[in-house]
Amino acid sequence: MTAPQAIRRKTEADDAYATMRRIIRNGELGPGERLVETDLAQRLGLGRNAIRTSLARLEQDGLVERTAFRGARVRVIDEEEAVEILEARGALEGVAASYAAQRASPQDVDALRSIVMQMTELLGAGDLLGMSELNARLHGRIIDIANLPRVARLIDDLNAQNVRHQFRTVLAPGRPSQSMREHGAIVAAIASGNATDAEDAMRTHISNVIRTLQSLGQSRRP
Amino acid sequence: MTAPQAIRRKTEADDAYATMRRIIRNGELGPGERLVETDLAQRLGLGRNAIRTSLARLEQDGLVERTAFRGARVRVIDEEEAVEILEARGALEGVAASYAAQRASPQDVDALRSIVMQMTELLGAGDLLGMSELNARLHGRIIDIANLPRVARLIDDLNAQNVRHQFRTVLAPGRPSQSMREHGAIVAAIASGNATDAEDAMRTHISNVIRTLQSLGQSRRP
DNA sequence: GTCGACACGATTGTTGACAACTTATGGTCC
DNA sequence: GGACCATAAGTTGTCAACAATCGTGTCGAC
Repeated sequence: MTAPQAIRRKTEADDAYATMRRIIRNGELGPGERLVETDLAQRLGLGRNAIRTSLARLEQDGLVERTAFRGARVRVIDEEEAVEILEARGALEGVAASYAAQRASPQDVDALRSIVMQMTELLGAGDLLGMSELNARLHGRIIDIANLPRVARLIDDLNAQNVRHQFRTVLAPGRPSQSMREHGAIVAAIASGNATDAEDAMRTHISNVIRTLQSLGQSRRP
Repeated sequence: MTAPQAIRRKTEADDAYATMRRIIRNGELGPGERLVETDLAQRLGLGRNAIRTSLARLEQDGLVERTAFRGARVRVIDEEEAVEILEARGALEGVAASYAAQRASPQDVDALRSIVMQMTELLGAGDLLGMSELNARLHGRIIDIANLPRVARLIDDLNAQNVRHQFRTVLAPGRPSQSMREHGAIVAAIASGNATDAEDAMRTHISNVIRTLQSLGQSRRP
C-alpha cells in the first residue's frame, strides 16, 4: 500500500515549484519581496528556466505577482482580500464538511474527536501555537474524509495565500476558547451524519474568523 | 474612465496562454488530445518556450495534464469530477449571490430582470443555444455585482473545466423551463436585498443542475 | 533649483542548440 | 510464431547566449 503515487515527477522544474511554494508558505519570503530569477536559481541550485516556469505556476496560484519585464514579487494580501479569500474558503470547506458528514466512518469520527481532545488540553496549557497546528490538522482531516480532491486543492491554494493573516486571528483575545466550541460543534455534526448541520457549523466557524479579522483591523487603524 | 486595464500584456507567453485557453474552452481541442509543444508553437506562430510556460499555467488551472517527458494532454473530466466541480462552483456562486444581494444597485437589478425577460422569450421560441448564452451572461452579471474578483476568478476556472458537461445539462428534457424558474427566484432574492435567500436560491439552482447531470449519466449507462 | 533628455546597469523575454527520456520499430533467439 | 533486446525516431527537459525593456542616475537647459 501507499505506493509512491505513480512514478511521479523528477524534473527540476517541479522541484523548484514545490520548494518555492513551501518557502513562501513558511514565510521565509515575505510579501512584497522581489523574486529575481537568477538569484533564486543560484540559491536553489537550479536553472533559471526551472525558476521561470515555477513563477508562472505560482502566479496562477495567486501566490506571486508578475509584470512583464519588471519581475515577480510575493503578492501582498490586504485585509479586504483576506476576507474575500476566507469567504471562498468557508464556502468550500462547508461543502467538504457536508460530504464528510455523509462519508465519515466510525474510525474517522474517532480521529476527529481525538484531535479535539488534544486541542482542549493545549488550550488549558495555553499553547496557542500547538493549537494552531492541531487546528490545521483537524481541517485537513475533515477535507480528507470528504474525499473531494479538486475541492481540497482549491482550499489548499486559498490557505497558502492567507498564512500571514492566519496567525493574527489565532492570537486574538478570547478567540481560542470560542474556536474550541466551534470545532466541537463541527465534529459533533459530522459524527451525527447530518450534512446540513455540518455545513452550517463550518460556515459559522469561518464567519467568526472573518469577524475576528475585521475587528482586529478596525481596532488597529483609528 | 475605463482605462486600458493598466498597460496589460505584451509578452508572447501571455498571448499563448490566452489563446490556448480560449481554444480549449471553445472545444477546438477535445479532451484527451495530445498537445505537442512544437506543433502548437508552429500553429500559433510563437516560440516553444511560450507554449511551454502556457502549458504549465494551464496545468495549474486544471485544464491540461502533464507528465514528465511524455507531454501534455487536455484533461478529461468524468462525471464524478464534474459533479465535484459543480459543488465547488455552487458554493462559490452562492457567496457571490449573497454579496450581490447586498450590493446591487437599482440599475443592477434592472439589468438582471432584463436578462431574465429575454430568456423567457427565447424559451418560448425554443432557442436553447441562445438561452445557454444568456444563462452565462446572467451568472456573470451577478458575479460582477458581487464585486469579489478573487472568487470570480475561481468560478471562471471551474467553468472552463466543465464546458463539456455544460451542454448536456442544458439540453436535458424539461430542464430549460425549470431553470427559468430558478433564475427568476435568484433575481427576485437579489432584488429584495436578502443575502441568505439569494445564496439559498443559487445553491438550489446548482444542486438541480447536479441532479440533472447525475440522472443523465445514470440513464445512459445501464 | 527644477525639469527633461539621455545613456547605463540590471533584469526579464526569446531563441537556438543539445541532452535526457519515452515510445515505437525491427531484428534475433528460442 | 512469440518474447526479448537493441536501435531509432520523436518529444520533452535543460542550458547558454542574445535581444528587449524598465529603472536610475547623470547631465544640461531653462
